[in-house]
Amino acid sequence: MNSEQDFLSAYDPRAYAPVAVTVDVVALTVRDGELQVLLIERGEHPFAGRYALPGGFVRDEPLETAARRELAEETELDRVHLEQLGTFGDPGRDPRMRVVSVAYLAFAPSMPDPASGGDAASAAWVPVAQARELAFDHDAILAAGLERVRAKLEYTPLATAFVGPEFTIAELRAVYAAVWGEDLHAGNFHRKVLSVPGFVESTGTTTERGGERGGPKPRLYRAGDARLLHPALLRPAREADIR
Amino acid sequence: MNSEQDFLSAYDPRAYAPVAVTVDVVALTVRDGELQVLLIERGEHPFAGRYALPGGFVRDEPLETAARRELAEETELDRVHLEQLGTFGDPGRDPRMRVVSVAYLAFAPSMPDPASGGDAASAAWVPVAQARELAFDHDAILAAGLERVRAKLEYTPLATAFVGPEFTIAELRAVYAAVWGEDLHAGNFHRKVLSVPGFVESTGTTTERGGERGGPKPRLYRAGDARLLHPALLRPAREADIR
DNA sequence: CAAATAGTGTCTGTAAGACACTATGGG
DNA sequence: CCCATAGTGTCTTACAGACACTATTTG
Repeated sequence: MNSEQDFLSAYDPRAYAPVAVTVDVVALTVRDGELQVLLIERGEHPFAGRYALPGGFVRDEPLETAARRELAEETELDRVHLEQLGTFGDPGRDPRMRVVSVAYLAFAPSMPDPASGGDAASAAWVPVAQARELAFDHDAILAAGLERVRAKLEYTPLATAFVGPEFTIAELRAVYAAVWGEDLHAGNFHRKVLSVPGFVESTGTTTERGGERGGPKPRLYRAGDARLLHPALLRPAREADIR
Repeated sequence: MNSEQDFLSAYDPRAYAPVAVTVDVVALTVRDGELQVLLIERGEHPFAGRYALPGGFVRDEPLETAARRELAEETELDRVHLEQLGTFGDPGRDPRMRVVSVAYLAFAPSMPDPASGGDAASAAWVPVAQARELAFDHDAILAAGLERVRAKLEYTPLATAFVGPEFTIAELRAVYAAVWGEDLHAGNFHRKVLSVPGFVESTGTTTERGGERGGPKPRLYRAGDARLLHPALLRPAREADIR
């Protein structure tokens, strides 16, 4: 077996330039009808006082484990859906040294505010519309996450990751409306969701009470076993997206 | 400004464990009606004699630049479509040390065989069906690339990256057939492609000759300005993919 | 001429969206 | 009683796929 030294020198000595590998997490939730992202206020330079995505160094562990660990450090989020988003490694994205960051995307049901104490003193859920001028290149990472989640709602049952284990069709519709930023026709949405095989399955029960402003008690559903929605729930095409 | 030392020690000393960052490239093309991938035969341990994806260390450059450089080292491929595929960094994926590899996906028109000489002595286009038991975790990386390209043909004009600057509808159909592994109905495909706004635009010309076994001279088209296909060219849903 | 392909016409089933309507329950 | 909401019915339009057919070119 070759030594590390042999390995590196056999290829390219410049590979010795130190590179740090980190994970950053774009954790999204829908609260108060808004899409929100989990941010940390930085206490130290660089970018002191600015908001940033939660993240940190990768240890001797798989990348996804590192992302899950960083997320757990800031919230009680557990068993959330987590997927790799992309890797950001431009030289200069961190002014101190070369840092290659693997970004992960997390989806969580509405949660209470992060415990304001301990490590996570400065963690907060922030509406994505207000999450601007983040530290490092986190604006770009967040933008990539938003693009991804908007697209995935179309052809996967991902929206169910934003609601509790039992939910109403209206709650599901609120997720779509918040993520896509546009209202959906209630009646057509209802029929569409129920017509896609495996998207949701009925629990046979209803909520205890109707809506706050009246109306019948809606039925409750669970996530079904579909991994892909077929046919998909396509949002209306915008000319600007296509060209 | 903090020193590098401060930066690292302020977070986690274990981050000092050396990590190498590499890029690997899944370069795909359609030749002889088959989807093929560019592979390198390894001369050294580990995995000596096995095929591997082309790749190498990231220098002081953006990640995509590194991928483009590695690709250029093995072929004359230039100006090809390149996109990030995913990052693979499980401990143990390289037996020598921790290596985090950012995988890129490249699409190229049919090309002559890689120059058999110089650095690229052992580079070859291999039909994806025969690309098995690759070095490291490259089977998984290739599988991710295939999944991605199959999906992207549906809703993007990516197929035009596999053909020359001018092409016939039949050539485009051959790309879909090779990537999806199933034949498409010629008549319906023809009408569908022409009906999607911005997918292809007519050159007003035809080929010099008809097909080898007869038939009219087909018209030639260029790639249009669409970034997304709307409506998409969906392949028939398979139950196994959905559940 | 025979065979294969390019390109078009037509029909059918499915799905999306617009609109309308009934029933239910909270304030 | 008023009103918002849950859920369903219906109609129109768009599109995918099956099938048929004509025109064109090569061997």
